[in-house]
Amino acid sequence: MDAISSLMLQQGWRKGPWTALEDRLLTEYVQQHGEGSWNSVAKLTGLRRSGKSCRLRWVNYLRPDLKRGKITPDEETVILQLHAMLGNRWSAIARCLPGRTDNEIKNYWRTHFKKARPSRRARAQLLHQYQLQQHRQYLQSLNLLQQQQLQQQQQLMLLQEQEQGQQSPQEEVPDESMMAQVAMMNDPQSKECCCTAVSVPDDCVLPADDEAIWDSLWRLVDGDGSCGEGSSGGEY
DNA sequence: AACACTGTCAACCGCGCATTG
DNA sequence: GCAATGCGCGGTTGACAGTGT
Repeated sequence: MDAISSLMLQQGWRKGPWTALEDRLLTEYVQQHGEGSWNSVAKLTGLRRSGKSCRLRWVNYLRPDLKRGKITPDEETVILQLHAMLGNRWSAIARCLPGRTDNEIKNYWRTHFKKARPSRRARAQLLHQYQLQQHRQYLQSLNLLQQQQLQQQQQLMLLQEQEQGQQSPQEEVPDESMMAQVAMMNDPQSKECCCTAVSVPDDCVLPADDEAIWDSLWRLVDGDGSCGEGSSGGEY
């Protein structure tokens, strides 16, 4: 217990849950004097609570404009977006959500998004799942690309047949986006990026200093909603 | 039924900034 | 310029309810 706390107890400051009577006294005080001057609440009302405690109680519980009840999906979206932009600046986030308090948003975030980081083994398995998913997506896009190329070849052959006998058959102009796709697929580095994942065994273990990598990955995996902590990196 | 575990939320704590004398 | 004071903020704790075993 620190010096201030022991002094408070010596002076008879109350701590812990607020009673209905205390709430009424505080509410009446704010109605008469407005918010602020929290340290004079005790003198003027007889409440044996510190100014800090009074302010907290008013801001987080007694304020008439507070919105009670569950956070709505819309509010959750706003919280996620703002947290991605602002980080743990709960008061700033709360200002964008009328009727919600920083404490409420902070609690909500911790409860719903900041899940405990899984064990190293679990993390390695999640990583493997993610990499497999990436590989699947790569194979799908490769398959699609091959189909598209086949169709183009068929169309080209058809055109050539039709134009047979004419002086100069038109030269095919490849689609730019397809060229880009082909370039990407043919790029050894990009292939490497997707394919190396396959060889990761189920029980693989991450290296000891993977924190930064994991934080980035965690955000990516978070995208499918299956797991994750949102975008608050480096807090563990 | 009893116990352990987990989620939720009100409240407290410590720190830093702004204001005041 | 500086110390004292008030206030706001983010992090943490602890009580309680709900759920699982």
